[in-house]
Amino acid sequence: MRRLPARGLPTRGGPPGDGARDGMADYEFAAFERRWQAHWKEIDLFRCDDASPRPPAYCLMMFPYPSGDLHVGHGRNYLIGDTLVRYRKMRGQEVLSPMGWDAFGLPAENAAIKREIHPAAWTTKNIASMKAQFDRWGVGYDWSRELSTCDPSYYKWTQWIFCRLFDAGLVYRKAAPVNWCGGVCQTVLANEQVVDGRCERCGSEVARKNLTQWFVKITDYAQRLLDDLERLPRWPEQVKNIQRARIGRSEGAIVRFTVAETGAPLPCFTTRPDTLWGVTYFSLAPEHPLVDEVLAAASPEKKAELEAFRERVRRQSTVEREKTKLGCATGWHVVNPVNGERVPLYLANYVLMEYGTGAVMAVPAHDQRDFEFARAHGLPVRVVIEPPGRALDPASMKEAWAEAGVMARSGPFDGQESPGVIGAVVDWLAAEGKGERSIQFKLHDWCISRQRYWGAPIPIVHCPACGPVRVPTDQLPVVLPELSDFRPKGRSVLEGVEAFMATTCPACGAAARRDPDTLDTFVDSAWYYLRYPNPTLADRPFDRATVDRWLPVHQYVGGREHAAGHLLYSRFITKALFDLGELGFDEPFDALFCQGMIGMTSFWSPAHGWVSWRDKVDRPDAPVTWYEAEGGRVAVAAGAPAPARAKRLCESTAYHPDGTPLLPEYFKMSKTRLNLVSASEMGERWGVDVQRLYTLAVGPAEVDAEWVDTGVVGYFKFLKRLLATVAAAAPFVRDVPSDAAAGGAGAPSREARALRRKAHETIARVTSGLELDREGKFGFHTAVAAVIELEHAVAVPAAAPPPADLRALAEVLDVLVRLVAPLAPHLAEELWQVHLGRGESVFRAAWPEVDPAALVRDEVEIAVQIAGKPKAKLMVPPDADEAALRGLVLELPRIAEELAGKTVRKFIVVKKANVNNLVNIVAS
RNA sequence: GGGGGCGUAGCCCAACGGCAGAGGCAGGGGCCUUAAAAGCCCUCGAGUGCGGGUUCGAGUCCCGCCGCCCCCA
Repeated sequence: MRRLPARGLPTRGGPPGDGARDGMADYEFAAFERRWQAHWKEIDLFRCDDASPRPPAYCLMMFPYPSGDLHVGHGRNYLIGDTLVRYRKMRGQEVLSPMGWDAFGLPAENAAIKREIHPAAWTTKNIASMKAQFDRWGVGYDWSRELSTCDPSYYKWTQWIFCRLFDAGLVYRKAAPVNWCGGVCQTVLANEQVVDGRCERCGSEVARKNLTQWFVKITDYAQRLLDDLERLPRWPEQVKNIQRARIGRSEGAIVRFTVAETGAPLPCFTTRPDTLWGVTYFSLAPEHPLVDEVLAAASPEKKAELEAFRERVRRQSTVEREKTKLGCATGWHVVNPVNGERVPLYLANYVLMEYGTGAVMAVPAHDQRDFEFARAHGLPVRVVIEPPGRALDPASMKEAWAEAGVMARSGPFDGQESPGVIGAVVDWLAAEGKGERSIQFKLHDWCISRQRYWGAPIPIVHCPACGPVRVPTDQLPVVLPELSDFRPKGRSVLEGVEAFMATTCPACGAAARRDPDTLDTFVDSAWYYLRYPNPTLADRPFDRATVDRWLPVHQYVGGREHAAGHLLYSRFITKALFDLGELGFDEPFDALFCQGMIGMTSFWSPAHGWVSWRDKVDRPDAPVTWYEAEGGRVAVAAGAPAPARAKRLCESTAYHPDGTPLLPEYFKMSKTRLNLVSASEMGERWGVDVQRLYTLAVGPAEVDAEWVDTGVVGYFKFLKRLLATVAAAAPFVRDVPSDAAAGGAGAPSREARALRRKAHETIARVTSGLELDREGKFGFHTAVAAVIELEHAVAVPAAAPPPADLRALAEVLDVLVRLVAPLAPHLAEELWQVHLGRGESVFRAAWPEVDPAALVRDEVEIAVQIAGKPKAKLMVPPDADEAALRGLVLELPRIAEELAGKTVRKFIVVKKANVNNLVNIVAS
């Protein structure tokens, strides 16, 4: 194959000498990237026409929280989305590609408190800078549909949705605990703001405080949310599993235990009623209300012990609670209804009040956690499920037997097969009045009250006479009042705004108070995709006919971290609105793709802390080995002895400019670790097409990837070469019809046919990379490799080739540029319009189609194996039959030699796409 | 505690159960020296973490280990 000669390229109409420089066409990305971005804006390329007869394609990328600066890690979401948008346009679809802002939320309020900027001003500023960043990335949106959740014209309809749910009986109030920082913050904290039981900001101890809050009955939809996952084949299995786990359906029975000391009922949920006869103790969550009764009756010593235990558990995080197995005997007992036995009652840290009834029957023989707890506390183990073919000895058992077996010591059920018998046990419990069938979900109702300022006010008025009354639709939105001091002073921020709080009851007209809370921002984002198709509608949140035409979203792209939150709430809201007759579909997103995160190596040393990758220097001549030793992390020269009792971490050649070795560690990009690569520094240095290409090529899009700062250079070289190749070849083909059909006239050379075949193979590869495959994956990285490969195959002719070859070249260049277009749109547009001289945007050109005739080969190379080991290669006709192959293969000297004296037992011919690919011979 | 993923060349990664190599980085050689550190061409390079199994054939499927990573409460 050739390579472009460095100079002296022939160009049309000019002397080889001076024209050469024109032919080389410098890769001046800074100039043409801006130029094409302006052009796309000018021709309104991404404007979506509702009236278009083209088939609709709704491509949606999760809208961001406007936090300010974007780094290349954020880029993955938007660049993948934009690639798909441009591809679908070229496929002839009318693409809806909107963008907006999830603009309510804590960071804006925190900025307001810290820097005395109004949250709205802070948000507006960030939106402007992020929008500019999107423009610089060249990602295309229909900005006429832009929305912002903090805009009253949007949150009016968020409040409307609250009202619809309220009217439908899906909203209710109850007291629920919140994390309360009683220190300087004087406010409610989100779970993620609580670190080790302390306020992340001021370090004060966090208390639990009960507040009356609004809840949405998502649990009414638990079963449907679970069942309908089956109807989402184009969702990642992993995300569906996360949702299944979050919904947490379990089938079993509620069993009516009683407290021995008082006779009070103590119902308990279990999924294993077949093990009821093996219960040897009983556990309660330390928060269980019964514990107060126990305390009241306890001796002073016991009381002190129990209170100390409660306090200890209270300080534990949920993670710690589930990992450690702490318990404390209460001295009380519980009566097992199936056999009347009294078993001791314990408090156990791993029993959580939020799940089931906060009370757990314990069967050490058949539950591993109960087993470990029983061994630790010297409690009896009683086997009631015998494993097949052997007997368990409670005294010597090393672990619980949780598998199938035969019931024993279980009264009426002795000899029955478990788990098949569980249904019968439940029926028996019900008939005996000792329990009943029950299905429990881990999913809780959705608490939507937030005691914060920067959110949509909850449209409720509290009237002394009428109680909570929802605000009539014609009085929406309830506008968030202006405020100058955002510091929390006890409860909800809005409670201090008298002009906001004082109102009249919509029902009776009496003086009343507004609800001081704002809506969880997940409510804002649970319906935004319904607004984009009709963003300016003034009298309704959306028009049913319009959304029914555009939704479900054809392709949703976003991060996996939203699997359990946003995606579940959105599915719920869609179903609720469907039930209320507002929508004609009950799942919002037909296909979902979750891109992996981008991380980067961070550098650290004991002396400097985190050091930016920009400041590190590499010294391959002086490698060090890092150890985790008792005194901390240390580096020693490679080969030198390791410190005592140290764990080897890694080897490294990274140094601080002052000569200190640096420890490399991979993390997702974050400010504190100084491992960010800002999108703008990337764009300025390499151009955004390079960033786009690298982001797409860095690895499978659904897998986390590492950003290697030296890795981009290869894609820069490729784009530069592509420009040079197309610019040099274009003059030959400018006026040549690129019509594939015309390629039949005349006889293209062997090389031209091979090139054409390569081009059509590449069409197939790139196309399949830009479509979701059976496993729900895209192949952007292999698509990039394929176009690089095609560029390698294009030889720039030294002189005008014969017409048939010229037509082939014209077609291949045309195909190459179209295939590159969704991946590196700016350069592709430059090549298409300037170098190939096309009059209109490449994104208004059609995606190339594979010509099956171009793929045909005269002969193919097959591999010849003996017993699966490759032995020889052979050129054969692509469709040769087995008899013909057998003749050819067995004549090969190498094969004849190997098979000498042996009998061929099997002759296996493997075809790939109906073309001979390999033969495997088994002989003995 | 539960769930998920990944181990292929010095590195990032390809490979419908069918010849381990598409692409990029780095290394080596050469060209160019009005692209020296973002130029061009060529090239070297692993038998797929370990141990079993299924198969005519296993990087791929199954079982058991080892190592790394992520997510959830």
